[in-house]
Amino acid sequence: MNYWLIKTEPESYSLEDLKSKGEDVWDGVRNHQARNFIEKMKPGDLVFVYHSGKQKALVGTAKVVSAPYPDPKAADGEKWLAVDIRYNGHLPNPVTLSQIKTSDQLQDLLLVRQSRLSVMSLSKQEADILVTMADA
DNA sequence: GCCAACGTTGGC
DNA sequence: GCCAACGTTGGC
Repeated sequence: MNYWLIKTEPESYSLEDLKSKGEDVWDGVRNHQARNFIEKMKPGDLVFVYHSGKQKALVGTAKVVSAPYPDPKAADGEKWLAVDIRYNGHLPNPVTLSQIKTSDQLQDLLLVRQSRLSVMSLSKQEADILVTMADA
């Protein structure tokens, strides 16, 4: 299983929106590095959902439920990708960006190192640490 | 509201 | 193919 982190602005699409839909298309990613991560997603992978903007925290998780497929909203001739994800749950406690930044073990997170990237991979160790922090 | 970090566009 | 100008994202 792989672990991922996706960012969203809750004003435009929040974890609550995903929860109410149950399952939805994750599309609209227009960055090559992010696209390369989506390409590697597999059904069953765990996805952490991060709210940017005011909240700046990981708020919940989702599961990948499809293989990557061409983004239906991509312009003609453009090869962007989308996947279907299903709401998995809210974290017991959101893990804030400042918590992540002050954690010795999470300094290599792309969230910290490359603040504009909207889809990134996590190591199992990083995922475990985040789950532990969310339970604390 | 500002600014850093990127990505994209267009002139040359 | 280089690079300046501009737009966008997102933290502060």
